[in-house]
Amino acid sequence: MSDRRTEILRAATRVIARRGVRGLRVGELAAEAGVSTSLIYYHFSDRAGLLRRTLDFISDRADHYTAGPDPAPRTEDPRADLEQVLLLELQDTVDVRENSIAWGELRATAVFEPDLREDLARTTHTWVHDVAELLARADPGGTAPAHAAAAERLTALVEGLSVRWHSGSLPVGHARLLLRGAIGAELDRHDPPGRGGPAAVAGAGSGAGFGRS
Amino acid sequence: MSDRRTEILRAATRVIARRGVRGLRVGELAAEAGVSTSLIYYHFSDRAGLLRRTLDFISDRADHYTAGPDPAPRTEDPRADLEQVLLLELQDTVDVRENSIAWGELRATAVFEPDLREDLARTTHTWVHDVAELLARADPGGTAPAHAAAAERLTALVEGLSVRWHSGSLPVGHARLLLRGAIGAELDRHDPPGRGGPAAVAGAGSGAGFGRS
DNA sequence: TGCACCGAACTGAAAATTCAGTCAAGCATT
DNA sequence: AATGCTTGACTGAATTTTCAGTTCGGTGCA
Repeated sequence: MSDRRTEILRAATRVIARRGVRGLRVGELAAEAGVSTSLIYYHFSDRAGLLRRTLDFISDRADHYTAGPDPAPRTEDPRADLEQVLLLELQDTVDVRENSIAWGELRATAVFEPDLREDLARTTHTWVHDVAELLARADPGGTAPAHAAAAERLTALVEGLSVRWHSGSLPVGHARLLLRGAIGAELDRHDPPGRGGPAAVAGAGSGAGFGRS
Repeated sequence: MSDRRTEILRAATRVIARRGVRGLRVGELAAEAGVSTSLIYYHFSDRAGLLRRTLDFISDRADHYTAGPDPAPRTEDPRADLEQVLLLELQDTVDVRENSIAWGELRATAVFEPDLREDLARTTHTWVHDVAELLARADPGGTAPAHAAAAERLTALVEGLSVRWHSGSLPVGHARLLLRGAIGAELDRHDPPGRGGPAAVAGAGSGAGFGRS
């Protein structure tokens, strides 16, 4: 909790959100954490190790982030719950922004560092899974694979909107509006015969499968 | 054309796609371009300047990428055109992958470097605009703002799916499937009674006000 | 006594950046 | 048509900067 070590990890997340993974200087991190440089090497093997732990930390935190201490929101209005959970990521508060930027950095970094991919894929998968469950509750008529696909789309969309937001291509408010619209498109869709609806998508399976190399 | 300078920019794009903006070493770039390190400083002020030019270059290239030499595909099947254009970005060929990764890096970098944002936003905007036009052709019944919103969603989704693909959370094939599904959801949506079609999503204010948050 | 920690000086290597100078093409002279 | 002058593209070899990582004497404290 008030562990010095995890305080460093927290500080690292903050620095990454401010400067990016590439921009993290262990000196600056030490200052941010209010700690000596040596302590960082005392607790972590080296910068790479620190980074790895930090990204794990971010990933872990993202897990408990949507889930929270309570198992699930589960009010009487499942659609509202769904919107709640997804829109959570598009809020202009320090905490959310910091978390969201750090998560984006994790993604971006993983493109060039295969070591990170496994954790990332796992966390992504549980997120998708959670959203799929909420979708199932909001749309009991649909099939499980259809929900899985929709969940993958919605979560990927959230990520896409987030980066646009943070890179200044899209105001948060507009992003939220768009996301609502997407939820609407997913839930209110009807499929004309012969088109690639949920059934067509189902063949791919539900997994956010781990990529091939 | 066979300008040495633009050859450096091309090489820089390749290196960025391989190592990331963060991982670009001007020495490695020089080797990749087959020139001396010094030439890079002859043509560009410094590493930052080089990066700036390169990212502009990537941005420019992305413009002409979807648009191509022809004004538009315009076959007799507008929906197929739309799918064509969007799925273009999710192909596992060297060129597309390189371009796509570089574009992702541009986005990710812009989060921490405000200088890049303007160009990025402009390019994004023209892309969205192009897609909106295709949507209008595929769905003549809808309103312009609705098409704009759908275009923003679809393009943001493409970006989201791309990073997942490149970061190993999602195989390309599955990404393509999901994207097709999203196009379906956007085009085949029907709105709850009392609402006036996709137009409801577009307006400012509460927009797609399904449910409250 | 041993653990967690400070802090500041220091090392080493990798990268960025500079610099003095070569090379070739043009171009005006005489 | 030989001469000298200029200029832009280019290089290789320094030089400088930037950091990660180390070391070590020292502090508080359980």
